[in-house]
Amino acid sequence: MAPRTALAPDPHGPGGRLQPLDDAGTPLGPPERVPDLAAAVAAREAAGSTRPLGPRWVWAAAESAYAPLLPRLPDRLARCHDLRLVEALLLTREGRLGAPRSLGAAWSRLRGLPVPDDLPEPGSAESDDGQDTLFAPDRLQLPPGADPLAAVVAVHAEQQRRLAAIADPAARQRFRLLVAAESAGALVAAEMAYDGLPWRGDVHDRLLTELLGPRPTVPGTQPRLLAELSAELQQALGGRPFNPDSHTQVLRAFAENGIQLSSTRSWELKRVDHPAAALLIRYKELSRIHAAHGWAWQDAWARGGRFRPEYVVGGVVSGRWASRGGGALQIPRILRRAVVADPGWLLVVADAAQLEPRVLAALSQDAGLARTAAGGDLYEALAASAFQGDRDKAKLGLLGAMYGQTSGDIGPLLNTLHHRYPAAMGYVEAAARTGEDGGVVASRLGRVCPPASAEFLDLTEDPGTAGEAGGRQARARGRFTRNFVIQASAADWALALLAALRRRLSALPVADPADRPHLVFFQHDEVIVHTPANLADEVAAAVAESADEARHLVFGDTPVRFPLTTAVVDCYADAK
DNA sequence: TCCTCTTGCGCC
DNA sequence: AAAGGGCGCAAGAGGA
Repeated sequence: MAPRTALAPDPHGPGGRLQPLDDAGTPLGPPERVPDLAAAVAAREAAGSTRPLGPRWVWAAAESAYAPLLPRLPDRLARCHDLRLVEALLLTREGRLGAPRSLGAAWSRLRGLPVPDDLPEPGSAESDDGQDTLFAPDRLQLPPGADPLAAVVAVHAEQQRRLAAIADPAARQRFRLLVAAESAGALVAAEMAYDGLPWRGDVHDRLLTELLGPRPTVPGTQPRLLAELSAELQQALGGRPFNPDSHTQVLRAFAENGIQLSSTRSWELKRVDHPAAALLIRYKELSRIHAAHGWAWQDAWARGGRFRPEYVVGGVVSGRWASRGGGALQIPRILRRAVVADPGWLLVVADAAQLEPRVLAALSQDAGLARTAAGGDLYEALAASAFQGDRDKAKLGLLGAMYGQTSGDIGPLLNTLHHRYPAAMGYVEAAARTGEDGGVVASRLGRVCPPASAEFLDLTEDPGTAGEAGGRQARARGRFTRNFVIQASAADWALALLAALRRRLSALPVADPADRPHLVFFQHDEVIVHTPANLADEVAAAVAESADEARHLVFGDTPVRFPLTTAVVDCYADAK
């Protein structure tokens, strides 16, 4: 069987075309038209059961090629090569961040034709009724008359050529791993959007009613408790009406009571000795829940027992995912109460403990820091070895070093770290210097950070006129690159974990694919698997094995461990 | 009225 | 003295 198969759905209808490829992307046979693409794909995936896996499916983008197939496939596909995501990785590596990465754009570049811009992403407002927009073939941006399958084949071959051209064999191997992991992410994202996160609307509603009062029957009016709090707040500030949602009006109201605030941020309000401050803090907390995750949010995103956000793989330059609509990666902790497994099912919630400092230890190969990262609580170990047991100081210092913090009383902590962990501190300092000088840095697997902006380079080339602003900008870029190497390498690891876990879950023996444990949530360093209760222990083991596999894949032979905190629960809120 | 920017806060 | 990285979202402010 061919190791790869190019796939292009017909613009309309259930059919499509397939073409077998070798690993370099050379066709092994003619294109084949199939009347039922899902059935044909499923048959070829199953035929691969004599081998470890089916073919690696090559397609323009999972959104257009995989998402529409999901409802019609008996089971999930094992592997893919997502041309749009890989194009983005390659372009950034080639110093062309932001260049259009659609199939049409890549194909046009290849042909020396004018390159079309990528279409703007569909707005969140339309995305619940916008299936036609979302899956429309013209999102591929192919010129009229171009053959989509031929374009997939040609762009894939070109990408494989660019991958093979990476000179250093180790770097090439790591980047290929990144390509595979990013593509696996595309599979996971499409599947999670399809399956949704279990969400109990009734629990959510009860929670909102407790916090805010009953759902207003007249749309646009404030819930009772929020309105009362607002009135109380105005009373506390002299009784003159103002809008507590208006930062300007709030500042004025406080000023009229002799309290000068530079902002209405909650940390500033906490220091204000006036009854109105506490009221405002409470009002803002509740008002935020109402506005961001209230009934309107539930109507838009969490109907029918599932929260269905849209995940954007590689949406952050560091390789972290972003989300579009519904704020999938910002679910407030208090709402985790509404995430409840289906009857007979459980949630396996696992998050990587202190991922970023461990990544720093592995990246820098700092022997001392690696020792502190070889066991359970890294900050505890760090505190014991360098901070007289003060865990808070250890944590503050290490985070400050990774973020480039200079303010506060952090100086002595940084000095201690420099003295005790010179390799680790040297690593982040070197990344910061590279950024300040206008250079680029890369993650462990080779995801490259964006180049410095043109204005920045102008400033650095002429330090005489750069002055204060230039120095400020250079330091900001230094903090960015300092953090990038860690955040992006952590994202490498998390993506490898996701790919490994997905493969392990699909290998679990189940009678019916509908009973297969599946990923329902992924947030930077945390995963949730929804699983039949009887498989929960196996899933928990699979997560742990995947974490270790990710460590090996990304960092090779390192003493650093990446332990997971895993909980098997009925409700997300009960995890840790 | 529409659009962009700012503010503030949720998550990692 | 101070300037801790990355996001998405909603509401208000203010200009076109």
